[in-house]
Amino acid sequence: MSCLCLPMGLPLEDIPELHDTHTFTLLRKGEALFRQGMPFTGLFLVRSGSLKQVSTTSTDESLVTAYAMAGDLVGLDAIGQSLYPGTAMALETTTVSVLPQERLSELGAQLPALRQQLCRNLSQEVHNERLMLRLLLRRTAEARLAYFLVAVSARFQRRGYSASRFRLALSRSDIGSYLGLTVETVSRTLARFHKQGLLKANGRDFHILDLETLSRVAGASGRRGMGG
Amino acid sequence: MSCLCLPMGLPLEDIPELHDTHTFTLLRKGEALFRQGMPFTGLFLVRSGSLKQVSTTSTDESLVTAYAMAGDLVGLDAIGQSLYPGTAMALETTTVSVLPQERLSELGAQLPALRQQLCRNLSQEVHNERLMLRLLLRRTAEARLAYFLVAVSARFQRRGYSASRFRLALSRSDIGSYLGLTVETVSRTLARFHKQGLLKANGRDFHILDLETLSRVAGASGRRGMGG
DNA sequence: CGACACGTTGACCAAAATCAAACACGGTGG
DNA sequence: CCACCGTGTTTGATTTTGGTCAACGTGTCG
Repeated sequence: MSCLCLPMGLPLEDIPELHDTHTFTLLRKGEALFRQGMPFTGLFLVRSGSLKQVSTTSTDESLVTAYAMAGDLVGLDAIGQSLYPGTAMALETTTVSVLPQERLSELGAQLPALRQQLCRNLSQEVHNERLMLRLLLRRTAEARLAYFLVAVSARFQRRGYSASRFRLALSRSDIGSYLGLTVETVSRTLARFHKQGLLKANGRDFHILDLETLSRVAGASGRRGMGG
Repeated sequence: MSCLCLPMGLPLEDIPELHDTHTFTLLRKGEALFRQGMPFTGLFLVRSGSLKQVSTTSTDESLVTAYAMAGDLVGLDAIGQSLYPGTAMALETTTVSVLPQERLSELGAQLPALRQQLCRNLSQEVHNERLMLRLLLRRTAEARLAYFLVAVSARFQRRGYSASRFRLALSRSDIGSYLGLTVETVSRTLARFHKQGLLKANGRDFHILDLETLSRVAGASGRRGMGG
């Protein structure tokens, strides 16, 4: 269920570049790491802060398609077309390390394990996205938001932060865009969760009070499921 | 917009196995090519007929997560966990060629181009699924179904069949499951399209009359979009 | 023929989008 | 310091969509 995040588990610790603090790039809030349509130049590892990836469709809709926090890899979905499929924008002051394309090829040649692992991560990602989004497709707003919060909480935990208290740099409308809901619905649903004692949310600071129940809400289908 | 299909463009024509008609496997309607949870043994190329992939979630919901027709590759999403993440079931009499895992590794070692292409396809797929499903998430039932039909039509065309007349082996409830809609909504929406002169659908035979308008309906957001 | 899966249609209702308005907050400039 | 603005957030009233329940066709297979 590690769904809302970019893949992990790559043996990145073996790559010296990523630890060279000289190659860090600093982004201020609102600055773009890359823009939609730019040719693929490499992957990025988020060191601190967070980014959102926004894709604009042919019909001029902007969708938040990914949220990357410290430890996440950004740019994997650019490999396919050799173009970045969205714009990665810093949600706060953010640092990233760069893993240029040519270096990636070199490493791939040297370390078959890396190559293989990258492929696995991609395959895994295909499956996760398919299943999760198809699940969201038939979930109520309540379940979608609960699911999202539980996933984010788990992600913070895996990174060594508190699972119950965290700052989520996404705005309400970013969350709405990510989950396919309007701002108003996000706001109202959070208020409902608050009233039920499941969490406290003022602004972008979240405090999960009842992860147990929240997980249950996330799992509740609320809509008819079928196929078979 | 080549979204609802498994990736293509792999240099599969270079692989003799796939042309050896002796290795074809025949499946009758309802038979499974592989079942969810089985260890990954290889990929399959659909030769004739069609399959649906059904994934059962932890909460016992069955979701149709993919639809594969002649020419599509099946099993790509199994590489990640080395397990098939769903059950692939024949929707009609279907033949597939097998590309076993060990052979895949051999070929990958021999042909770097194949490896690279596979990786690209996977990356592409990640992006497609993300974008399409997030798009569907904020679409009305009408737009979802229109989008689906347009995509299927394009797929038939690319395979050399008519874009306007085709037989879609999925049942109404399969379509509903795939798009996150109930059977009733699928049925009603098709009826509305019929009344508007956009298509004729009796049973599983479809005749697209106005692809132009249908595409427009598919693109119409119908819901508020945001993020930026 | 009946059993059964699939498909369609109608009446009703709940969920969430829409429209609208007000509120909180941070920054800017007087 | 405060007035002012813009952005983001919340809340309320209303409407639309589509899910739910239920009944009824249609076709196929034994």
